[in-house]
Amino acid sequence: MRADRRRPTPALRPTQARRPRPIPRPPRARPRLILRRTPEMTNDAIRSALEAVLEDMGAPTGTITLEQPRDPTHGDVATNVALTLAKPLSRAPRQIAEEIAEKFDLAAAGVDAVEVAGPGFLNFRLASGSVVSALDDILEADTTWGRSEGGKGQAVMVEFVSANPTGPLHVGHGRQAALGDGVAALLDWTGWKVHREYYYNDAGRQIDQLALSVRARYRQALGVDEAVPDDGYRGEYVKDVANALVAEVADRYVEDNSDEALDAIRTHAVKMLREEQDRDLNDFRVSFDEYFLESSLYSGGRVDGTIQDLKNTGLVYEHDGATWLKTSQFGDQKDRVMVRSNGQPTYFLPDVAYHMTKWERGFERVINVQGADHHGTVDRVRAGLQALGLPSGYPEYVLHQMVRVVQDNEQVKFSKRTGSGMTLRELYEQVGVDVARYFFQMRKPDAHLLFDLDIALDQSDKNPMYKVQYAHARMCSIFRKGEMELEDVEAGSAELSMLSHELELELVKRLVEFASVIERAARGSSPHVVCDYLERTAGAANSWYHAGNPSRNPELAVLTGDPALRRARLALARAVQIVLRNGLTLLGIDAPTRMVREDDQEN
RNA sequence: GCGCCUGUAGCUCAGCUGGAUAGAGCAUCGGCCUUCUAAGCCGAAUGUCGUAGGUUCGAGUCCUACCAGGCGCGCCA
Repeated sequence: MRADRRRPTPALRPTQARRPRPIPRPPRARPRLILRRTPEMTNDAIRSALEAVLEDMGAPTGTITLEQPRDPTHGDVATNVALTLAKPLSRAPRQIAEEIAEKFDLAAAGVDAVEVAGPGFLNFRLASGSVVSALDDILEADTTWGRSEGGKGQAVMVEFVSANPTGPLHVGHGRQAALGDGVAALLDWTGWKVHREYYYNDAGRQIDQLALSVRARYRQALGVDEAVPDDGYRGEYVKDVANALVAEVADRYVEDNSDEALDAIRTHAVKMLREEQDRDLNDFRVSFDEYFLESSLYSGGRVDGTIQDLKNTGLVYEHDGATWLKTSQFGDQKDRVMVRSNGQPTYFLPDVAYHMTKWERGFERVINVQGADHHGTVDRVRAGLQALGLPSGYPEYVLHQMVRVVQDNEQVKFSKRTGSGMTLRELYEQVGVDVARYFFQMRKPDAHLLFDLDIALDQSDKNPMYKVQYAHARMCSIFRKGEMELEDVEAGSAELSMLSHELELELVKRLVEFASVIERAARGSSPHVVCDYLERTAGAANSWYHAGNPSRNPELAVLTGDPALRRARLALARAVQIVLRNGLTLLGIDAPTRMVREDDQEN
């Protein structure tokens, strides 16, 4: 059955291209009538063969799980059914496994061998060529390899960053920007229709503090002695905003303490700082489909409408002059105030109003990416939404821990511009956007992130981001060396079963896993899973590449003498390149075809 | 005091739905090397999975208690 994939040795045909083509290729594969064998199909075949045996033995068939063993000596596919059946059949697991192995139909499952191992595992070794044939699928899929359709095109909103426009973005926002963008990309790659949203809190008390701080600096700039409020903003950037205001309006507001004047200052400050944030994010390759302004909730009447709606639920009461909502009925630790005794709504209210708009805009699934310091608001917001009839788990949250930037074993805290922590821009202008994005995504959100500048600045393979980029560039360099283009290697152009070296087979197995890795990462909103995969795959690719170094094992080189073997290895190199590139693309990182070190440029 | 997160090799961290002998990178040690251009390659050593119980064929993974660290517990945002 494997034989039908073989193609006759191609007849040589004249080189036809403008470019030299050192490697004669077979004619483009005929329309492929042969069903391609995906890993899922292989598993299905094994599964149904197992079900047949279990039925024969009178055992339940519902619980078969197949997995890929870590240890390659445990075969290509393994199952623990015999272990799980020990109890229902009240027999020793190994004995059950022996019987299954004996009755198993190897040919029907496309398996070369099955053996019993350990406490009763069944290990299957796939027919040779079955694994390696997946390379054609990778070449065929190219930029879409790794994509899947589980999301069925449904709409999902990812809200992230949502920083107050009161100052420059810092490294914590950077983690959130990269993480949120990664989560959004994972959803996109698994078939969701993703909407990226940024919520600007442009209406709160903090904005008032900003306006007062800017006004003080503005007056100072014009020689008037006015102190910045105690709880105001003190970073250097406030002076920049004030100086820009001087340039724009000269001394118009020096003695004007009216609300109108303060409004104008506030508007000026918010506009300028928002523009700076947008610039910082844009240069960090993060962009949004929609910017939602908190102020629009008030001006559009949504906040008042939400109070009314909540009152209509009968879950609202007055106490000590304030208006409360019985959020404790929905799992919150205590009831919350919606409207203070002074008539001002608390932050809780616009928050609920905002999330109602998400639902009403058609997003039945929403993921909020936030710093873990906000976890206290999760139950509260959900409770408010439940009171209005939304489902209990709405919205979902990805909460991430803080970032520490470390250099020479010491924490970097200083930023001239903000007077406190390092800004996002300061970070990525130092280490590069690719490294910053990778480092922010390579740890699971739950864990504190230690951003080690020494490693980030290292441009060797010690830096995981460069390790992946180097592996990608190495694959590309093979093609340059062979005077070919990447596109010259097409699906069906090689006799893939010639790939038989352990390093090659290990690599192929990894490449095949790619889509399931992305699905798992998407399921857990965990871009770090992709980083981990890319790093390991790059490691395997680098080992393979280095093994073929002419000074070591020239017979393992991709550009080896045997044309057929060379074609097969080029297909593998191309497939590696595709997977690494797609993975980096998902993470929002470049996949250069060649690497230039800064040191090289200096020379 | 209550709630959430974290605790895995010297360091930074993976560990999928509970599976086989707990894995990477850095650092350390040993040996190669100048390339299918890439400060490189190959190999070795390293563990009380915070502690103590429990669940079961099987626990780093699930449950309970405790210890340590971070964060949150306003009519602040």
